[in-house]
Amino acid sequence: MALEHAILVSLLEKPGSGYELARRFERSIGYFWTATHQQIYRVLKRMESDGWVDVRDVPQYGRPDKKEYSVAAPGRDALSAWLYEPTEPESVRHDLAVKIRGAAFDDPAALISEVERHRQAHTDRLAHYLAGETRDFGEPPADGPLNAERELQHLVLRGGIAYERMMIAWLDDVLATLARFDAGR
Amino acid sequence: MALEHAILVSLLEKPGSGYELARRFERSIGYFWTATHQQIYRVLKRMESDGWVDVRDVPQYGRPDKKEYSVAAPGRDALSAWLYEPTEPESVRHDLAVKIRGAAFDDPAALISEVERHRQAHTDRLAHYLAGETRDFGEPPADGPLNAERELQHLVLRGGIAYERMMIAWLDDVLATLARFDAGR
DNA sequence: CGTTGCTATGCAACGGGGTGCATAGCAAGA
DNA sequence: TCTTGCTATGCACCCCGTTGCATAGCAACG
Repeated sequence: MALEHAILVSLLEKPGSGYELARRFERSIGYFWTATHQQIYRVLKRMESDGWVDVRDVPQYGRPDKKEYSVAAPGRDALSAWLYEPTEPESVRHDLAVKIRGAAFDDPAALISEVERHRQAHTDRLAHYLAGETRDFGEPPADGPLNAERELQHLVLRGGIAYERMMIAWLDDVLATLARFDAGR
Repeated sequence: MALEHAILVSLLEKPGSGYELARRFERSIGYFWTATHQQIYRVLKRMESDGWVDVRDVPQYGRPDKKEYSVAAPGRDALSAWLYEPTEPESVRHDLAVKIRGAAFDDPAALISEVERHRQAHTDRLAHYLAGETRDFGEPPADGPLNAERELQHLVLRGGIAYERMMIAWLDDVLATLARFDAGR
């Protein structure tokens, strides 16, 4: 389980409330690690009782007060320990692949619209990533040597971009193949 | 949830026992949908009581008897219905990405060996896929028009190959970036 | 003859993730 | 004023996935 570690990283990048974390998990961090707000609140509570994070009540005007979390020393240590501990490569779950193999026993061409939906979602995400890349990493930082946080965030983003490009290319292959079945009948 | 659908597809490709399914989920289907044998037995039992699959006791000599499952008409219908029903693009879970962003708050260069482990795992899988592609799809089938099952299995395998190639390229990017931090100190 | 190892099936229990629902403050517009 | 909508936190429940354990047949090896 790495949700707690993903939260630690996010809080190190910037302290915030459970609600703010939940919104970060809809963007940024959420591109490679998803979580709902209930999960986050639950885990935050556990992390707090374990001493991994500190809490601070922040009164707000014009909106409800919030609890701002930040990483405590034991949390930093826990993250450190996890960072260099071997993790198994993720297990994949691609329902589209299941559907494609299943389509052999039905009408393959009928899958086309579903595949096109997925292709659209991936082109949207790619556009979103590329816009973010231009915005956040467009010009060199010029703040001296190496800014680790910035460099590594860019590195992860490049991974997302590569992933989306690969998916779009494969989905084009899928569409071309399905079209041959459509024509073949 | 699509485990039941993955099982249906696998049983349509070839009827078999829970044990055989579990081994298929360690290869082939398992490349894009994982499951343990306990999950499979549990779901098979539910699918049987729902009438999705038929069971046949197969006595065996030299080894324990087995129950061979095959897809029944309601199972086929359920698969059909699911195939063309919109599915959300999968939510991603890349702990490596979390680790990389987290490394900004620790020693980035210490991640190198972990990344190399992952790179090795991906090159292994790629080699495995490529060997399977040559073995199973090396020469054209020559059995007339379009063999949907074969074509679509190859299509999915090409997706796996593209994924591994992309990952390896990105991991090279990761290693190059981490090396710059190593040299920078 | 005992151990190891593979085939084959299954139970029990735990924990994480997801869905639905509830509450509450406050702003803005109908 | 009432409703809608956003911020903010939380509970209860269920299902799924994972781990550990158990059983049992049979083969092969030492």
